[in-house]
Amino acid sequence: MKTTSGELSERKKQILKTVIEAYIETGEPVGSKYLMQKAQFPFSSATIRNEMAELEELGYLEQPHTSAGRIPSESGYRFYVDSLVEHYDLTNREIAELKSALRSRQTELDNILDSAMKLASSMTNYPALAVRPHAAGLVVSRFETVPIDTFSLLLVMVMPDGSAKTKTVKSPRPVTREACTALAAALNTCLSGVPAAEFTLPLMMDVEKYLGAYDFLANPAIKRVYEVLAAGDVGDLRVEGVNRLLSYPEYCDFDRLKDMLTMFEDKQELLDVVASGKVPAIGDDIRVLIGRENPLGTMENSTLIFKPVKRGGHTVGAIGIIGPTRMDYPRVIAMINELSASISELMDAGAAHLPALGDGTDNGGTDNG
Amino acid sequence: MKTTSGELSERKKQILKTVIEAYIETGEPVGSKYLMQKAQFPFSSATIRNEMAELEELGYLEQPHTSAGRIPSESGYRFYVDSLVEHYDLTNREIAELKSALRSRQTELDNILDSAMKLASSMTNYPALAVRPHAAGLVVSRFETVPIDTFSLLLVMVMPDGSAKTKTVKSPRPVTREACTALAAALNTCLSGVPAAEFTLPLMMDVEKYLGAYDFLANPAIKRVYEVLAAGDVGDLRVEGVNRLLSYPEYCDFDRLKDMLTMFEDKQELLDVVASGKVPAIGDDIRVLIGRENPLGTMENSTLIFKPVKRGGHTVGAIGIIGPTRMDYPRVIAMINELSASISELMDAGAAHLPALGDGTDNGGTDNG
DNA sequence: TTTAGCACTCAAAACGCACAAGTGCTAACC
DNA sequence: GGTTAGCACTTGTGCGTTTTGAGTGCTAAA
Repeated sequence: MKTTSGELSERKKQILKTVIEAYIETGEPVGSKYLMQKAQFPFSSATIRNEMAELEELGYLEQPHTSAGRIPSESGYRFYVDSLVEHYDLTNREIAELKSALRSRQTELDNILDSAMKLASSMTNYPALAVRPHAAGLVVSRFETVPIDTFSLLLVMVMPDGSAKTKTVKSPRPVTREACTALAAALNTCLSGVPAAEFTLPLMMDVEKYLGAYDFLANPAIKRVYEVLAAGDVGDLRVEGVNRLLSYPEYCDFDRLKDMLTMFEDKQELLDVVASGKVPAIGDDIRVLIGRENPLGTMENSTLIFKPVKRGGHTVGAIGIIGPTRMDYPRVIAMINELSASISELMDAGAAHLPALGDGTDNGGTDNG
Repeated sequence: MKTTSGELSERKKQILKTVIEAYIETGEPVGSKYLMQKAQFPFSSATIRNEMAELEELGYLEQPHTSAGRIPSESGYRFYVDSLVEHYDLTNREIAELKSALRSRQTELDNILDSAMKLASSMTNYPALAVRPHAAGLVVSRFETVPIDTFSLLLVMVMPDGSAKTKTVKSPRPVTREACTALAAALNTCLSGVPAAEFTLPLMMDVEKYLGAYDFLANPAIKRVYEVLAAGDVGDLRVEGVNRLLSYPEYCDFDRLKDMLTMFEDKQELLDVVASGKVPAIGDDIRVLIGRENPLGTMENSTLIFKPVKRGGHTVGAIGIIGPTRMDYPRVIAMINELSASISELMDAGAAHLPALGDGTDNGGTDNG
């Protein structure tokens, strides 16, 4: 934070920081006069002009056209985020608001992520996203069955993290309680701990053999299990607050807006970026992708900030913010940080810590596939 | 379809229809000359002008400004949709595409609706929406419990329609298999068939009493049940293809676009409109809301077309299309109709009818809350 | 090294103007 | 009566010109 990083004089840093923050605030190119007057620099505009010309040569600033002020380049933002940005402290009110909004009746990961996303969007006024990647190699640690009616039963799959997923299995023949029990036993014996990739024909036959007289259940049941495990590769991404983009002049251009909306529609691409794990983190596990640092071409002039959400040390999702490159970095970073932490805390600690919820109603399990 | 409805002469109807269809196609106000030349009307432009002036007086057409052609008014579209629109037959290729896209590995209502929505959006090039209303008065018809670990169990709630929802219940004390069984019995005795509104204190006490030594499970379990039933009021709505709005010049206005995006964000409002059941249907259960017929103010210049999706005679959701008032009504209506029918068919018939899926893997159950 | 001054550049706004499309109306026509 | 031709009128659109103003780079002086 305080290195002499890259031989930039203290004054240049000051000017760069001020230009960036002014531009973030106003969205207008900032000129030498502005810096002198509004930012109270104890130099003449000419001196500042000289400094800015040098900052431009270094690649930190650019000029939209000859007779305009300077705006930060992507490297400028990068330098700012890495070395110049100051820690932003959320106010107590903000933290309180945030926590109380999250706590209200939220018990499932899906719901928490969803509220967190909405909260993030409304508190920053940028679109927010919530990601639930499903790691490949998902396995079921235990199977249970529940009879539903003559021709169907509910297959309960308990995952290693204690969450559960369910699917209805329809049987071609009437299912008895014994059949149900047998199915559970068979699946537990043959398929627990087995990832989707290892579902081979011999395995199926094992299950059928194990089921004996109830082998007619094998095929439908296994297919359902496979669905759950294979669906894991897809993951889920939701976006909230796209309309907020329109508050920013940089998106008041139909091409750019279309690019953005299209990107939001194609969730898979975004998901890949967030879930790939290839983005280097700055402090606190926060990831910042500025402009074309983002592999998605459409992100020029936009920044994506996100942070993984952990549960018991294991990544279970992520929340993030998308906005113009001139985004309020300190605040957004602080917000995402706090949200992610609150979510983890909420899930790890369980409802026991939340007096309003009473005892023991916590749940980390997610029931939807 | 063939009445003299409202004393409109056959020629006026013809002109109105042609104006509307031309406007739908081009998006430009249509003038008398255009009708004479392109639409081959056997009258002079002056005659057509006279007719159009009268149609304007009747409220079916309007003029953006004095020296422009005519565009249809909302009543114009309404009249068109009610009396003038011709049945559109999807091509066999379209139907085939549609069915095959829906069938592929789709077994859950959520997934089917989702695919249908995406399909609808891409085939019509308008944004599409999928709705899953949850009727108030939801009840659980049967409870089952599955132990998960020492301090938690999975509560399975089988709904009257055969679907199931699950929640994890955390217990303050260790739960045995007997405790689980007792809980299921207690809930089945006291809470099956009881809607959320009737969850009163005496009822809770009944459950506790019934549970005897296991009464510590009552509170956490009941809360989870309540969550499921009460969440029912909210429902779920998803939108796909918003970016397609940008293909239409009527949305190339930031205010309008912002209105639209904002409306899409506030899903509750939209949900109310679609789920209220107050929209009168035209043939085939299709609902059409033109412009300000829609209670949401933001829908000026936009039309919402949707159709409930039924399962065994019972409405379980809806799919729809939103677009400019000048939308390709015949095609959209045909598409929504076919989609809705295909979904119902798929769900009612079950996977048995789908050779590709093999036997008995169908499920209408939905496992997410 | 800093500053004042000045000429220069360039985007955006303001203006004026011609053009084209389409109308309403009147008068003639069948 | 219904239909048509002709003409004056209205009005949005496109286009080139001008004006304005912010901001720069450079030079010369402090």
